[in-house]
Amino acid sequence: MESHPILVHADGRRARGDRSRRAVLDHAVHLASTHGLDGLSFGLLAGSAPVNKSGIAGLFGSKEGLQLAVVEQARQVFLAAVVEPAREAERGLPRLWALCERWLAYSRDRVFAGGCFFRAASAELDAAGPSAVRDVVVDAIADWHGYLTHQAEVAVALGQLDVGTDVDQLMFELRAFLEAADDASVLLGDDRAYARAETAARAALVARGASGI
Amino acid sequence: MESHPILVHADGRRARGDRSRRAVLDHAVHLASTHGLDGLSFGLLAGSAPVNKSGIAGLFGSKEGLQLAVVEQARQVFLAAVVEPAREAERGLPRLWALCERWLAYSRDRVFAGGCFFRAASAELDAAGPSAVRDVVVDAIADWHGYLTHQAEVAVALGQLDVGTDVDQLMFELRAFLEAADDASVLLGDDRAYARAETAARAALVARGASGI
DNA sequence: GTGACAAGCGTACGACCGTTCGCATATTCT
DNA sequence: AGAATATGCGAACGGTCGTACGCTTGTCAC
Repeated sequence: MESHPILVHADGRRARGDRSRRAVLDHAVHLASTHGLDGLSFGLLAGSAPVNKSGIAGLFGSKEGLQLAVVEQARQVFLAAVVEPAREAERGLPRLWALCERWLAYSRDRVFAGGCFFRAASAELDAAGPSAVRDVVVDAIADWHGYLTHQAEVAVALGQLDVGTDVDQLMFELRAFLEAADDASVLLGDDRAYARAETAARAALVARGASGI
Repeated sequence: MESHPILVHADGRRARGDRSRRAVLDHAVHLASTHGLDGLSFGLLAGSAPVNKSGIAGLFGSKEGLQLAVVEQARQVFLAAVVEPAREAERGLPRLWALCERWLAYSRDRVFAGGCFFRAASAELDAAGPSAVRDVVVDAIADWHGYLTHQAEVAVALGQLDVGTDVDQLMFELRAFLEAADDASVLLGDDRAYARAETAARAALVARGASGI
């Protein structure tokens, strides 16, 4: 349908604004993954963007608006890099395992320049006071945890994991391995951690009766 | 005899400087664990300190000097809270287990207001460029890892863990559990994570032949 | 007693921050 | 055509930052 000129007119004013928004966000997401969400600044962003400092400020309204947009963009990137590809695997254990492998690849391949975006963001916001930015980050993490847990519960229901498996305990362990690998790689440059995480995650699943992974 | 002070002059000029240094550092360490090492500022510190902004700047020379002093202070606090008490347990497996329990208590009791100081510091410095502050943080973490690994190797040598145990893999898993508990508690307020971490750590050790923990 | 010295205060500087205007320009809608 | 609207620029604002300098005050060595 051509009834939405906002998206259709290639050189339209609003469309240009959307393109600028997207261009700035692409830079901002990587910058935030290395320098932190608070380390973002209009001036810094304007250095490697097709628009001016005040232009960026106008596009996002305020710094908080920029941060919220960055988090939302990061969530989309994460979904596209981890969750969406894993949907090719069947529900339950195969998809759970695919999610783990995809997550490790997402960290190892530096989909975000500074490792997992949400690890950096949460470490920055964890002890800070309440804020809208913190809320949206926590929501994104809760969504991810929820999806992972759901696949584990399906795996139990399908008999791919032992009945009576403590799913929350399993999830704690799996997430611990993934995040520890990200940590070791980003901070210490130790890429062997990815193999260790995969080994540990496989063992944690096998100990609950998993097979074929 | 007042005219012949024994250790330090109670109102001496140098002693007063040392006391100010220590008072500022106490505040700074907690502030850094919540607002990050880069979030420290002379002005903010001067707000809750017995000295002026420029007074603090003079005491530490520069912001980098302040950060280095804060990291060193944090290392001392960590040693006193985790490593030193664990030396009461015997070398090998008992001490390794004591280190894990002490670390969890160190996080749960908020020895630093924002959870583990070095977790916050490393997340902040991980993707940043090389710096003296980063080096000293990495060194402190490497020391901790080394001590933990050493106790595990002793445990293997004493037959408390299976011969042929992959110590590096075991260390990766134990550290992952500890740090994941810190994360969950600080960011999500989920204190059940400490019990999960203890359960997981015990299982990881038992799987390598440990007993009596 | 006298001079070297350190602690800490006050002030000031330049840099960067987030935010807010006014303005020119180009589009979309009526 | 004309009004309304949006982009993006340029300049300026108040504020905070790190740092530097001069100063007073008290301590210490000689």
